Amino acid sequence: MDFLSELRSRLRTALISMTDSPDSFVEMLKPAQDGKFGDFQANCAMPLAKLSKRPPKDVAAELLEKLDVADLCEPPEIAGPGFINLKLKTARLAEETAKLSQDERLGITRVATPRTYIVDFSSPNVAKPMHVGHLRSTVIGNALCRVLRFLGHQVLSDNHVGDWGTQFGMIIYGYKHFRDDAAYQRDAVAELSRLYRLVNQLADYHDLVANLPKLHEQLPLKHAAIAAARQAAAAAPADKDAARLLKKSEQELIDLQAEIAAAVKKRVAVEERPELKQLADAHPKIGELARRETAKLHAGDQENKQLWDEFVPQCMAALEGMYQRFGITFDMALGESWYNPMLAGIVDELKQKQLAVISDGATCVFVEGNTAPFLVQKADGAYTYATTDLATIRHRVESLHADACLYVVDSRQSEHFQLLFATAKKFGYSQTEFRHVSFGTVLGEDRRPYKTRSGDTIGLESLLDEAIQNARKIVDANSSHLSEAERANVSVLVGMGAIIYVDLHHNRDSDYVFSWEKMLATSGDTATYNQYAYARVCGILRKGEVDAIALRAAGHSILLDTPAERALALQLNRFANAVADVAIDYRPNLLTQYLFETANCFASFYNECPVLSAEPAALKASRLLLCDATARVLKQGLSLLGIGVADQM
RNA sequence: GCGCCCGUAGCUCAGCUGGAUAGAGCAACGGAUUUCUAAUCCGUCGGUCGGAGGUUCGAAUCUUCCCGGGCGUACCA
Repeated sequence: MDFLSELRSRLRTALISMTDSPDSFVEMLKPAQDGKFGDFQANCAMPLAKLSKRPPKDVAAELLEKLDVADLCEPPEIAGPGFINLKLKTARLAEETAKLSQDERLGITRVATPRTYIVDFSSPNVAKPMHVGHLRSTVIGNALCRVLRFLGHQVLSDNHVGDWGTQFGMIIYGYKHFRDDAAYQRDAVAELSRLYRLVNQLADYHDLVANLPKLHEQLPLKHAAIAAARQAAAAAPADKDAARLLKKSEQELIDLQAEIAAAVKKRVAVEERPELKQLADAHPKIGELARRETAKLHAGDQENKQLWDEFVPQCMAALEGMYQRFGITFDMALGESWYNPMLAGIVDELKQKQLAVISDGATCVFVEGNTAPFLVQKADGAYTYATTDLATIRHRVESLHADACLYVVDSRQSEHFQLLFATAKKFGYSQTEFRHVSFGTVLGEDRRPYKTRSGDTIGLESLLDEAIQNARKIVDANSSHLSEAERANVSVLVGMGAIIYVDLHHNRDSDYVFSWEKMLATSGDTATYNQYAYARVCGILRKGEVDAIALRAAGHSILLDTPAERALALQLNRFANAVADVAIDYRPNLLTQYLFETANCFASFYNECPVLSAEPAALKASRLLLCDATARVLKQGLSLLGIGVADQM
């Protein structure tokens, strides 16, 4: 039973005669933060007392008179300034745990009013190989889909792939000029990706060669600015603005020098390789020409469209392989290209409704409170992702009847989504919940964000491979009792689990530092710890030759005489609440936290409470039931995160 | 310049619709195995919650300012 929800509901009833708005007070009933305060604590007497200007303890006492929890709890206690401490009756907890152990859904009821969710996640550029930066969206989006679905909502996952952008011009240009046919035959996607990088590098090269002199010209200006600022600061030592200006000028110089250094490095990278330099010299206008290929594609050029038709399915198939490794299937993958036919109509309509205006030749929607425009059509007539995203919203609302659209996208795009949602609202889509489920950046060990185009990002494929290889070493060291095939299987589960779990266990808002050490750790708060706990439960059931179905059906009682058993039982009953919490603000880390605590409760139980040798038979049966329920909670919970388990490891 | 986000233990992070002595993991140190997997458990050490003021009975949480960092900011997506 979800005791927290039940107690809150009882509290609400008690509060009705004491306040008009019980909601916020009901929320103040929480799991106790310390075991000595009982199992739950209600903190609402103090703020209520403030409103009525009465002593908090009097309010708490009045609340207790009205609070009917006698069937659930020991007599509540008032402590400190007016905290109400609740402790469940162990007999009732045992009863509810027995019920839980027989419930197929482990106490998680389906929501009364299911909504239709569109979850937009992963969304890579099909022309480029996926890298670490794609991990979070993929993993968080998948977890949210699974959780929402399990709660009974209708969920449509959508991979909004980038299949229509400027990168295709680069690939087409590269294909026309630089392709290696043999390589293309062997592995088309790898060759396309090489071509993309090559064209990008050459275009960059010409840009920076053109730009470097300008950067150098700025150097003396920056020096002069610093000198001036230094003088001003010296003249007025107390002037904070002057000091700040000096600091800023110095920083600008450092930034400029870094920019120059980076540019020089890139230039050298091309010039020190004669074959690259030769290509660069032979294609001086490569950037512009690549853009022109994109424009031709968009304009319906036959040759380019044909190439695009040839490339995209191969790219999608390659992505598919990646998603299989994560166990992800999308309900749809409607990329940018799919919305292309609707873009002109969107812009027309925006103009008709007088939402969009022409500014500097571009068609823009201006949203109050934002200086940046929402740019739906460029001066050259091309549409932007703003336009595509509006078309996407139209489809999701009008054809898919979405109640909520979640965008699992990097927090750096928050401004875009703010504008998008505001524009959608103006457009008339005001009944739908739009939510940017944003997440922080994956940082390098130097605490600098990974730069997409710096060239040395870690490919996702190799990341997964390395995690699995590493897991294999650990499995080999620990699991001589497993067969070769079993070890291979466990290595995949452990390696993939490690990566997924590390990502999900962070609050999604935070940036986090990518480190191999953490990615591959198997102790502490990790997927492996949870998987291992699961395997240990399975070990007990296996060794005891327990038929789980029969065990559940037998109707044994649960006995909770030791602290470890009681704590585990209480924890198992919290499962429903933990899963529901994930859906409130789309935070999977709440579930990893819950699962770790559960596995931890089990490990303590495992240490202190023998199962198979327990006497009498009723105690053994009770402990077996606890084991079985724990295993199912762990397996189900991990599965909601996209992480698998093995019976033995 | 403007906007958004962040600063919590040596490290990586929870906690942030205000609530009792601020929690984990890692690292360090010390214990636990005749018993179901030690990929484990138990314990110890470790914090002016960036700084200062304000609101409050009560602030890591709300507010103002300051310091430090990240990101975004009109034709890339």
